[in-house]
Amino acid sequence: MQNDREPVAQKKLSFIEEARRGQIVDAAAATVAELGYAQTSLARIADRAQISKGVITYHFATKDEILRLVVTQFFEQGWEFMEGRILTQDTALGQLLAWIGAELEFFAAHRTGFLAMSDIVANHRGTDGSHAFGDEFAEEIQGLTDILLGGQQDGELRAFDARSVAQIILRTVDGLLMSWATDPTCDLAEQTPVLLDFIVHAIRAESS
Amino acid sequence: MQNDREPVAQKKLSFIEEARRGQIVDAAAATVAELGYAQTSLARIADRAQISKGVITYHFATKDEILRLVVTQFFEQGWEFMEGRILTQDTALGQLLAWIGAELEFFAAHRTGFLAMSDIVANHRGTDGSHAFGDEFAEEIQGLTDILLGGQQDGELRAFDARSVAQIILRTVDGLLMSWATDPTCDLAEQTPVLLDFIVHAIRAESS
Amino acid sequence: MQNDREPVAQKKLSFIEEARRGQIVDAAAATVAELGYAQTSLARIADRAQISKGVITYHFATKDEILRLVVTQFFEQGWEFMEGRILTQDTALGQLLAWIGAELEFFAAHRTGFLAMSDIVANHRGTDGSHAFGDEFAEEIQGLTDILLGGQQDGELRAFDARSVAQIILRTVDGLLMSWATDPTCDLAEQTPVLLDFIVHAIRAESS
Amino acid sequence: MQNDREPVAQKKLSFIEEARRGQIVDAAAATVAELGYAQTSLARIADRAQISKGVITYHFATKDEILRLVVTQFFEQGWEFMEGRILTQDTALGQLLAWIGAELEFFAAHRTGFLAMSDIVANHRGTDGSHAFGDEFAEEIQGLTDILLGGQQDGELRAFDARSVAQIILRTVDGLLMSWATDPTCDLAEQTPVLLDFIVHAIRAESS
DNA sequence: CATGAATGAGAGTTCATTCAT
DNA sequence: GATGAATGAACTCTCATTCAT
Repeated sequence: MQNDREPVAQKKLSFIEEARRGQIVDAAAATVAELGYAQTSLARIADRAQISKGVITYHFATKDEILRLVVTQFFEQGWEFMEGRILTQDTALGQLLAWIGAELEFFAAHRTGFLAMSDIVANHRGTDGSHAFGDEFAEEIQGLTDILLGGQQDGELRAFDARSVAQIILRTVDGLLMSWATDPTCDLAEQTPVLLDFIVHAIRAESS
Repeated sequence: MQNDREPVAQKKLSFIEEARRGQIVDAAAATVAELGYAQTSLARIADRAQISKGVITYHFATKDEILRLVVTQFFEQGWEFMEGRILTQDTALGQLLAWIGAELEFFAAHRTGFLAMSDIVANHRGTDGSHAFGDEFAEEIQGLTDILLGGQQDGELRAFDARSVAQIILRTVDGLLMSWATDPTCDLAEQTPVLLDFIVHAIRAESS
Repeated sequence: MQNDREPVAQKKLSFIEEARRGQIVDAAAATVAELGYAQTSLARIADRAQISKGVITYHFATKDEILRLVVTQFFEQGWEFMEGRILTQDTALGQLLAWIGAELEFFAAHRTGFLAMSDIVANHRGTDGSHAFGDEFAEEIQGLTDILLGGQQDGELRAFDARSVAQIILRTVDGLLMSWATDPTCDLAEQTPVLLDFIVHAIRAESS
Repeated sequence: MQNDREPVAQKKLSFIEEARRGQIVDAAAATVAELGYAQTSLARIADRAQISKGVITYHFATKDEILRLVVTQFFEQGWEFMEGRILTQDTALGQLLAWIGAELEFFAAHRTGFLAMSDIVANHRGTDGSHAFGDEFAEEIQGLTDILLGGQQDGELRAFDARSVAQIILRTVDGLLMSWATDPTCDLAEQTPVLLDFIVHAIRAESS
């Protein structure tokens, strides 16, 4: 009856178009994860997707567009998952641990995406040579900093430079994930509580 | 007539040969640091060293050999510097802080080398696609683990999985250096005590 | 049921078919005029016509067919316009000036078509590499030659090789149009009398 | 004795380097002349020169550089030849006829170069879509304009807009060469005096 | 009628490596 | 020791054309 009932598609991409784009983005992520950024060519992506090279350039204007999508889609999915977890907590420490736990859980469940995202963020550059994803983590750092500041005001956390500590914490999480993704002997389930314990001791108020 | 019959040193490389190799390795490091691993070609290394591309392939069999030297030479120099500092300390905490302090100091003094080393370690792969420098940090982790274990036996440090914590600590140091090397607004002198304070709170025995 | 049994006109193309073909040919002409022959692709023609690339290949078998139509349609329209003007004159000099005047007037009123036609004629080639429009001007040259020969017989024009001079005159007209179409500082209204004066002095009988 | 006797080479290109560059530029000119600008690829140039495609990109940075050299070298050689001829004449009409005669003679002796130069000038564009050789003829027009102005002051030539007529004359010459180069039935030796006669009648003072 | 999808050839260019001098 | 020269593979991207729907 209502002809405008479903305004879903924001850019009028057909179903098959979306499917192909998804397939190509996935193949790109898998290629980067396995072979590395520098070895990821359109030809290898096409090989992995078992399509011709021309299909890729038909659906995407440039290689850059594909790699950006690998990163941004992964970030969006990850943050959507994490946000829900974090908001269930009331205390700063609770939110922090929920944050880290959710991040570890999500990335652990998407090893390929994590490896690809990390590699692209670290290596992708614009034509001028500048890093293409310089500010991608800025938002994350700010969010964590706010949580830490709240915990300090509540007396839950001891005194420290919140922004710097937020960066340190994010690095430890990222580093652990990298070890796990790279080193097959690394047991994430075993390492996670060690990391959480490490962080809790580092930041909570001494009297508690 | 006679002087080229004499046995040439124990190393088979002449002085000029060594000088050239050093010049090329330095130029390679500078190129990787500035332009990134994927943009580092022999042509660009030659440009920076102001030599012809042929000189490079005369002194090195492959590009791989050059990049490996950038990494291993930097590691050797760095460890030599750090080892001296660490051995002056008696306590575990003292050795740990000396370790981190020395690492930060050395890398801060060799920004180009650090950036190049990091980029190559993260990106360089064998022809089979596997990481070329997978075990480069294993030795470091073991050394730090030993220090932590000692500290726990002495009661100086609280109970935790030493190996995992060693890895975490090394990651925070590496992450801080990366931030400093990449982000011009990052003040290393300001961040260092924050990091040390963070680590100390995380690991020392509670009663102390 | 019945109306599609009737024989469809003498031309096998429906109204909508013709409209589409005209739209595409116009878009092709505009594209060639603006971007040049070598930069004219089916994709860019489709862009300009705001249709999908598939529409073009549905209505035309090949790109060649479109470009040929740009040229031949423009020639036909131009000659139709010029012929009427020329036939109103009685003297050779009158017909010549009417010819040139009409050509300048028509092409000046169809700058895009002129540019496209010129570019395609100059560049379009068959698969063997030979010019596709070699003989397109032959008819024109013959017509002008006949006029000049008439003028010589009437004593209106001096002695010269009529065919060669016809070619020379046509080249000057074409050249002037090219200057005007290419160079925004070229004022056609100002240049036209200069050219006509030049030609008249070059060919009329000396005693006149 | 004098070590700086021959300051010939302005850009220290070796003999073999110059030879290769010349060979490639010649092959490029021949390819453009035969197949046309749009069909001229590095692969076809390499084919004609019987070298690998890589040789071309070793000696030239871009295709653009090669095509520019085809044009500028041809212009330089041509003007060098023509200048000598023109300067032997004293009168304006003499210089004009020497100019045209020399131009026809030189280009007639270098048919391939002429075709290539014309095609490249007409078609080559910068990345912004603008013609790459817009001002290449400006110098020529100015030189001829000066000669015509001199002739008018001496009373040798009648009154007309010198600059416009200079353009017209150059167009007739270029047009004749194009006809000759394109049409195998065109006899340049036969057409040249017709053109010169045409021009002389068009511009000389009536009383003469 | 119309089009989105796909394709393979070919474009210019960069590259690590080999080789003769 | 050193280097200019050459090579062929691989790169991203554009293209005219074909085809199923």
